[in-house]
Amino acid sequence: MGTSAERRVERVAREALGLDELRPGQPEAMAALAEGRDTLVVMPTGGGKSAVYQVPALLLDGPTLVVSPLIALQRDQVEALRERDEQAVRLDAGTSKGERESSFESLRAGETEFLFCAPEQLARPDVVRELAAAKPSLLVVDEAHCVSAWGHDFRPDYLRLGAVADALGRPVVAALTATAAPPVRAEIVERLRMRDPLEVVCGFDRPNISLEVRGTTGDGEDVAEAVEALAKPGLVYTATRKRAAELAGRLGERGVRAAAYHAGMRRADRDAVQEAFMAGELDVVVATNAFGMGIDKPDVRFVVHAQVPGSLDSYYQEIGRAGRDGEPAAAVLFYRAEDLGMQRFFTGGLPDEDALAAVARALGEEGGRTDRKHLRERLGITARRVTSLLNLLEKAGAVRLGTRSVAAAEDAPAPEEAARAAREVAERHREVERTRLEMMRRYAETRDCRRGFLLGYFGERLPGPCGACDTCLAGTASHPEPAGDVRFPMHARVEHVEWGPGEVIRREEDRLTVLFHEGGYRELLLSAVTEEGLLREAG
DNA sequence: CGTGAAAATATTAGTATTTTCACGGTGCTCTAAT
Repeated sequence: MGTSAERRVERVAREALGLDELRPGQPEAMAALAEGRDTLVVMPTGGGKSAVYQVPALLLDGPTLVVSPLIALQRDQVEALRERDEQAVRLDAGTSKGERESSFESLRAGETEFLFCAPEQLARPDVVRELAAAKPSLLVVDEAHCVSAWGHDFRPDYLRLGAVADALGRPVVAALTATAAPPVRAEIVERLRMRDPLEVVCGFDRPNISLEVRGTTGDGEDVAEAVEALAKPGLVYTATRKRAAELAGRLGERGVRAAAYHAGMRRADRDAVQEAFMAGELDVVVATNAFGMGIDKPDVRFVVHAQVPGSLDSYYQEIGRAGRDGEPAAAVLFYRAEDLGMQRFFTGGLPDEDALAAVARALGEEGGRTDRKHLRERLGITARRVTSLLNLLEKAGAVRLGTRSVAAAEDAPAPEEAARAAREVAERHREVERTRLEMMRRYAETRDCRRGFLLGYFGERLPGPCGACDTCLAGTASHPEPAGDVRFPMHARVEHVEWGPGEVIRREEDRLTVLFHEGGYRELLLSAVTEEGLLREAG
């Protein structure tokens, strides 16, 4: 079965990695990469994402560069490769000059196949130069949803990876992630400048995870009581560090072996908590979203959210850490409308138009070409702020950015005009973020099948109510797709007078949810849509 | 946007209400002192 390329990757998987049987999606993705096609892979953790790039890496002539967000994840992967006698090295801020040089040398000589680093390393021109000289054949972006989730404000070097790929001479690009809704996938492809990419999306459904939403008073007592009663081990997510510490304490008082985990703790303490949890010495970790990436503990029996997260993307990512062994597990969300307020805060404020104009003006005064460091010093603002302002100006078409270089766009508008356009970009972005939060609210408040809702969000369809969520059990879940009306069915491509093109991702009796490419997720009443002629089916 | 602590004001003597204000998440990196 399969194409000849698929048979070839299957053979390499068997001989080099000892994999007798490939999982759904793997052969297809491996074959595409081995044949030089950019590929985006969305596959659950534990579904064999590492093998997806390791097999083509061995088939393609030239080293493989793996971009991974956390040093801890890089270490794990390097270790796993070395156990199989593959040559793998890592690069971070702590790597000595001598080590760096010998790594680059062995990479150029073809003695090392894999190099791991964080995107920040690739913002260094010297690193990019050395790597380009080694002529990498494959660029892997692991946890690729970080491009969209972190690139805009938190770790802006994620947005520069497309430029890095160009500077490296355009190796084949593999983007891997466990969770990405359609707009996130589109952004990954755009930002990494992937060319005609193949998208391999494996099923999102995790039927062994039951779904439930409960109301909460917000004082934490109800959460503690519920957690005490659940089968262990499990995870509890909170929106703040303070609440994580408080809830861990409360659970301790009830005799539950629990500990807090958040980024404000000392490194050693964080590591100790994670190790104790992995070793089964802790029953519950109460954490902020700092906990989880790279955690692959098969027997997690529940993931409780004491407060709503900011999007269904985050939510699904987090509950996906439950029940990896396939045994029953529970996802319980404690919901209170007030908690959405903090998430709205996290979606961020709008940039100062004066600051945007100042950046644009400074660039002009530098002769339309400079670098980030220069701008930062000239304007006396932090590196992060410069980057965030530049990113907006770039999206507004006023500047062009390399990894370090900054250039005015060819027909760049006047600074004030550029600033206004950039602010509009930020406003649109924030608006879309808010529609994502709105989807989180609607998930929590729906009376229909929650699994159907979740899968619809990720662009998939569940044929009927799942029977394993609270609304199904309570009997309020209806089939979200009425049979009779054929207008605007699930997945129909549509066009709205204001929001432009989009796709129907949810179809109810009297309303539609459409994901617009530019406007985010919107709920539309069918009656209004038809009477006013706001929406039409497109191609 | 919502919360909770602290300060200011109000009511009537040690406490009750209103107003103000700071704070809230994710990591790599680089630097300096040990």
